[in-house]
This record gives sequence, C-alpha cells and structure tokens, in this order.
Amino acid sequence: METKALCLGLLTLGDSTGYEIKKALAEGPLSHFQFASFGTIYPALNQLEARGFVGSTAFTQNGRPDKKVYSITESGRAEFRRILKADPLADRIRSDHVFMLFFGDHMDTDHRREVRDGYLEYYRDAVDRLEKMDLSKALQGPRFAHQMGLTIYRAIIEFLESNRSEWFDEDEPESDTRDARTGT
Amino acid sequence: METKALCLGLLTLGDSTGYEIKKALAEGPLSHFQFASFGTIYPALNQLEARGFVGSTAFTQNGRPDKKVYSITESGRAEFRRILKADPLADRIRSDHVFMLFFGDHMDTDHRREVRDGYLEYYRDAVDRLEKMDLSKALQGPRFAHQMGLTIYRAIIEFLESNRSEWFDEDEPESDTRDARTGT
DNA sequence: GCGTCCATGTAAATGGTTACATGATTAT
DNA sequence: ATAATCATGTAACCATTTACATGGACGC
Repeated sequence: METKALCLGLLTLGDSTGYEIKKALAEGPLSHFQFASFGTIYPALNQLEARGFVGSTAFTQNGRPDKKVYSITESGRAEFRRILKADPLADRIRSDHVFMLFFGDHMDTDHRREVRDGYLEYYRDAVDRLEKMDLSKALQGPRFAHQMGLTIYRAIIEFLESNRSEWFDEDEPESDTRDARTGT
Repeated sequence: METKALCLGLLTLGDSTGYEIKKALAEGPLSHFQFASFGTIYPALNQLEARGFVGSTAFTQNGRPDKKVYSITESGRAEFRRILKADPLADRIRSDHVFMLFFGDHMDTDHRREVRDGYLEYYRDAVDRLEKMDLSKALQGPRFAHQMGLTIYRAIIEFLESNRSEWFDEDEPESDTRDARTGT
C-alpha cells in the first residue's frame, strides 16, 4: 500500500497524529506529488501499528478531541529503509485538463480558453503556495521536492502563457484581420 | 469511471479495437497523462456498449485472433460532449522518485545519485519518444498535449542536470547511519 | 527454441474516495 | 450566525492492478 509507506516516511521526521500527517501532506512540499485522505491514513496507521512498525500514545485534551500520537519503532525504520531500496515506479501524471484539451477540437474556442485559463490559475496558485512555504528548517530532501515542484509548475505556466495561438485566442488580434499582407 | 471516458474519447477519433486503444494510449501523445490496462479497457468497452454509447462488429481473421471493432454512436458522442463540459479535476502527479528523494536524507550519496540518474534516464527516454512521434496528421488537441509533455519533461531534465549539488555529486565521508549494535 | 506481436477476456486482490458519525472551540 | 480547525474512525462503493487463460504467426 502506498499510504503506509507515506505515513512511515513522515513518521521518520518526527512523531505525529493521523490528522497532522494529512496536513503535512496537503500543505508541505510533497503535496503535489502524493496525496492521501483520512479514509486511507487512519486504516494505514492501524495496520502499521498491528505490524509493530509504529507505536501510539493516546492524549486526552480539554476542548479538543482526544488524539493518538504515533511514533516509529526501530523495526519501522528498518521497514522504511527497505522501502527506499526498492526500484521506484514510473511517474504518473494524471491530468484531466490535458485530457480535455487533447479532445479540444470538439470544443469551441471559448470553452478551450476557459479550460486553459482554469489550468493556468490552478498552477499559478500552486506556485504561490510553494513560494510562501518556509523551508528554512527543512532538510535537503524536502528542499529538493520543493524546487522540483516550482520548476515543473513554472514551466507549465510559461508554456500555457506563450501558447497564445488562434486555437485559444482567435478573437484577440481583431485590429487588422482584413488586408494584412495578402490584401484579402 | 475514468477509463470509459478515455475509450469514448478515442473512439471519437475513429473506430478501434480494445487492443488498439491500449496501444494508442501507450504510444500516443496522451501516454504520459493517462494510462489504462486491458483489465480496465475491455470491461469499460463492454459497459459502454451495454449503455448504447458504442456499437461493435466482430471480425474473424486468419492467422490472427478474432477482433471486435468498436465505433461510437450518436448517443455516445452526446455523452462525450457532456463529459467535456464537466469541471476538470485537479492534476495529480504521483512520483515515486520525488517521494524517495524527499526522504533522501536517509540515503547515502551514491543511492541518491542512483535514484536521480534513473529519474533523468526515465525522462530522457520520454523526450526521445515524444520527439520521434509523427504528428503531421494530428489535430490541434493532440499537438497541444504533445507540446505540453515535451515542455514538462525538458524542464525536469534541465532541473535534474543543473542541480549538481554536493547532496548528489560529492563523495562526502559523512555517514550518520551507523549501526547501533555494532557501533560502526 | 524463444520472445514478441496480435487479440479478448475474467477473477481475485488491492487501493482509494466519499459520505457518514460525533462535537467542542475559535475566528470572521 | 457560520465556517473552519481540531480529531478519529467506519462502511459502502468505485477503480485499478495483476495474474491467469488461450493460441497462431513471425522474426532471430
């Protein structure tokens, strides 16, 4: 299971609850390369505990729900080292936007532009979030993932911005459509 | 289901068998943004036929297995138009390589470099494949996806090549992963 | 003789999403 | 008032992977 490896890995960086793991994944530099929902995290942590890879301590809080803080065990660290030794699988980029634009010849120009603009906005937000991140206390690994994310997203934005063809922006150059060079 | 939309979409470009859909996905410009295996394609096509979105004709071949050529129906085209109108989901980049390098501080320099080099090779191959693709007869949509792929992969390659830090390319005698039992 | 291409499909297992259930606190 | 944050978990459903089953043609 993917999620188990993720949880184990994050626990190598320090003790944490399921809730915090979710947050770290959603807000940290790994957020754009991995994802997990509560529905997978909590069962994953339970399974990791059953196998002895993590231990947990329950805390009763006032005004807050109880929480269970997990910490990785020695056998958990060994397991994670084993995971890191495996051959990495091929990356998988699953893009609904590119899927749609692949079939964009079935759309009208307005709709294509709409999809492209939404795509641009999505990646501009992603870059904003990454730029605001504080990595002053981070290790080299998280920094690498952060830079990688910025690189990819900036490339996508630049591509989408420079790709102002008639396919997307047909009605823009309306200054001199007739009688340009050919005299039509 | 994702795969049903994929199959429908590809059938708008012309009649095809399940086998050919798999090939088109694996070798075409969409190959890096979507994926489907036989185990999902064949059931998807059967379901699409049951709903009247596609029709099929069986062909008996000599020296080859029989094949079933699917073609999209009018109601299938309408269904695909409906699919294209939906809001696109957020992209999902799932990278084992970045996951590993995120936790690269647990690795030694050799291992990190190994993972990085494998990553580089993977994307160099991807660019090679995209560059060899013949899109002279392709519509704008497939061209867009093709360019998008090239842009992203070239950015990744450039980043990995320029990122020659001591984290990857210096043999530091530093080793903080001593074995606790032996004390080495 | 061995691997790859053609070609379709099923079944078991795994992995993941979504909605549900609960409920006090704090910020807008 | 209303939403968000904190906090854990279950259950029903959906999607996907992997292995299996079958088998001739063709190149090396």
